[in-house]
Amino acid sequence: MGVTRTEIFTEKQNEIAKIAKVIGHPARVAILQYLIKTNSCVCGDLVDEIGLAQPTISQHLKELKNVGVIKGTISGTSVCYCIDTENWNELTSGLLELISFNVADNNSCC
Amino acid sequence: MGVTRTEIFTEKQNEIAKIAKVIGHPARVAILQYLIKTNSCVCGDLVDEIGLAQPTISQHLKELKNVGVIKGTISGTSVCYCIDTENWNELTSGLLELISFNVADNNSCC
DNA sequence: TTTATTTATTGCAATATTACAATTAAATGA
DNA sequence: TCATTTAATTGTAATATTGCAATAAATAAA
Repeated sequence: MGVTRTEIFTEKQNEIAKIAKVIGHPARVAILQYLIKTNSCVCGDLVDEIGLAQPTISQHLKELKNVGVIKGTISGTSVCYCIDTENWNELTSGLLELISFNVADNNSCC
Repeated sequence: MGVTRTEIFTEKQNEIAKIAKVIGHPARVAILQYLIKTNSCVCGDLVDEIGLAQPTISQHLKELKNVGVIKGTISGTSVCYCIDTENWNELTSGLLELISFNVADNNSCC
């Protein structure tokens, strides 16, 4: 008990939940926004940009990387992170479909 | 420690995270999909539809209601739930904007 | 080699989430 | 009124998440 019962849901439902979950923390939203805004790779300045300790940022980056939404390449002593544009569309498509449904088509009867 | 430091993020970042977080569980994805699919109000059959116990479903419904994404009206001994179409667009706009950014505009340098 | 620099990992404490049994609450029908 | 139905609440156990100090690892520069 206490653990999400993924086995009773469809693969698609689990995938949507997975991407939504990783976006479901303001630090990770901030990281994604920053990576998109700078439109290029960012190394350690995420720690300065966001006001969290370096290990905490590192942990959030790891989660984003595990889902596949960002990637990082080592460049000297620093690591260069950026949006994984190859995966982005496929990862977000299910969530996009869910939230962009046309509310006008819905007769909310209550 | 252990608690999300919402105060260091912008209101928008917290809002995006909040809606993403509530979608970040397959049971709540399933509930939303079912409410959208049936295109009308749903009462207690969510417990049958999804394979979780009644208190668990009730708890997930409460979280969705707290965020404002669904609403419920009492109808006899049962409760009629549906998507809150008035709130939907505003609640999801930030998340929609974030995930629908054009990857072609991004020069992922790593 | 030694010293910075930068990031990852480990370990831990505090808190949050998930799930369900048991119970309560509220409304309907007999 | 009393039983039935349906959903919410309470309490609890298991697990996950968040955050950071301390440390380790890896590379670059002196």
